[in-house]
Amino acid sequence: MIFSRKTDYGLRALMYLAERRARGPVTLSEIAEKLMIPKAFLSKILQQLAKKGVVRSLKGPSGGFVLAVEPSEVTLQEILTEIDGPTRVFECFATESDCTLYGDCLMREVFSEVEDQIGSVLSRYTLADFRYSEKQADSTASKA
Amino acid sequence: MIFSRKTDYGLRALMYLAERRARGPVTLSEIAEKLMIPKAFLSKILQQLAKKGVVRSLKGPSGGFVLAVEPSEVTLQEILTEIDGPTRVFECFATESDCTLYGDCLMREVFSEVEDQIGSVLSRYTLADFRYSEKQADSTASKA
DNA sequence: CGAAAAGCGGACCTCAATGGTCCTATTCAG
DNA sequence: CTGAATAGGACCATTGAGGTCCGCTTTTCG
Repeated sequence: MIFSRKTDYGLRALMYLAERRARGPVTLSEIAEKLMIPKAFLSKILQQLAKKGVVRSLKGPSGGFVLAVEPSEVTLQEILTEIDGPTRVFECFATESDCTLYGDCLMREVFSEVEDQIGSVLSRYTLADFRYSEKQADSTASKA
Repeated sequence: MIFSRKTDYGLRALMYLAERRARGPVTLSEIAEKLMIPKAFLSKILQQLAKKGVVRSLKGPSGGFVLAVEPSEVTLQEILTEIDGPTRVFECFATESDCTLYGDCLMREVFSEVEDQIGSVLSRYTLADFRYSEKQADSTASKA
């Protein structure tokens, strides 16, 4: 699996924040509840994203999290990298710089090609392409 | 990490077998030793590949493993799939068939696009593209 | 036939990463 | 000051990868 549950959570949280960016900070509790993500865990993820500057966090009463970037300006590629680190496709298990087993090892070439392809797909999408919308019949969220 | 050490081992073993296909079965011990792979572990991998028909195994004295396919006819894609199972990029952590959180979830689309791209790169290479060749000065392998 | 040389395959072990919890500190509005 | 909020460090549990062990079966050869 390339992308972890953490990534899923983080991405969903960002979608949620993107949707209500205009309305000031959203509390951790609200996000966690709405998206059914363990609160303490989500907290870690958002802290991480805050350090990277993707969200901004406000302490104190009426605090919470706000998206710090334009949804259309942050790509999936960037988000995923910020949450999970760079997508490593293959770790050469021989010695990194010079493997003794193969004369000329095509592996690295192939796998970097794979990485490029992944990157190019993920770079074509931005957060703006993924809109959070509730499906439930009740309108707890009361869309604008 | 998409591809495991197991994949690496398996691929290397296949390269090795491809190189000496003409010379009858190669024992597990020889492969393990030459490629510096834990013997018991390699055994599992080759057993698995034998079940899939990629190699053939012969029991008894003068037994061993032989490549059962034409190197140029088996793609990296096939090999990797046979060793590690299909490359799953993303597991949707909402309910599989219909996720309640997103109105229309682009995720699946994006990630299947990613999977397709990976597959298309890996399908362009066959085992024949990856030749095993010893780098050591001694010529134990004595190329044909 | 029987011993030795091979692979077969199930049970088991170990370790690190993932996913997750908890508690205390800090910050800030009212 | 107090309560509502995030920050962040320590900690815990489960899982899967990587790997080992050992007894069993098959096969060759003397």
